[in-house]
Amino acid sequence: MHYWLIKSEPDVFSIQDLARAKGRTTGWEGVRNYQARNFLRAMRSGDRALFYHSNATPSAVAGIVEVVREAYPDATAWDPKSDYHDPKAGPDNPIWSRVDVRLVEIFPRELSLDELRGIKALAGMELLRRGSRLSVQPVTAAEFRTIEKLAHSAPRR
DNA sequence: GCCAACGTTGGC
DNA sequence: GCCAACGTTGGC
Repeated sequence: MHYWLIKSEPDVFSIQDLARAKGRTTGWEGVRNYQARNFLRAMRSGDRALFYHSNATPSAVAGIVEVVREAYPDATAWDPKSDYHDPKAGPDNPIWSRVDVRLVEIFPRELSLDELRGIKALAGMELLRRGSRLSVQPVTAAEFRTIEKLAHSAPRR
């Protein structure tokens, strides 16, 4: 079992949108970065991912999802009407992949970037690196557990 | 293969 | 809205 973090702008697709989706499941489409795509392809069914709200107020980890379908072609890439259209992609040359994820839980409280930066055990997280833009990234089991525990405990003061 | 120009991400 | 950081493109 591996752990991941996936980013979404809540204005585009939030964890609340996922809670309302059919089967609380969605195709994680629109990833257009090779490194992020390769991480998508490395995901296995049952893997868990932190759901991160980027470009939010505040940006924060909002909950947990589970991979329920491993990588398959992202058909939005060859849909000219899609925001994620890539003219180089086609059914015979998909280029981009998506996975399906199902909501596991929305945290009782969000963990803002600011709060996460204050946690020693998370000092090495990719998310907290200056200039980090990767929209799909691996997370260690220890980091994942630290965040899960933090989300279920009272805020520090 | 180098690298400048350009586009995008995402915190603030 | 600003802008730093980063990825991609394309001329050479």
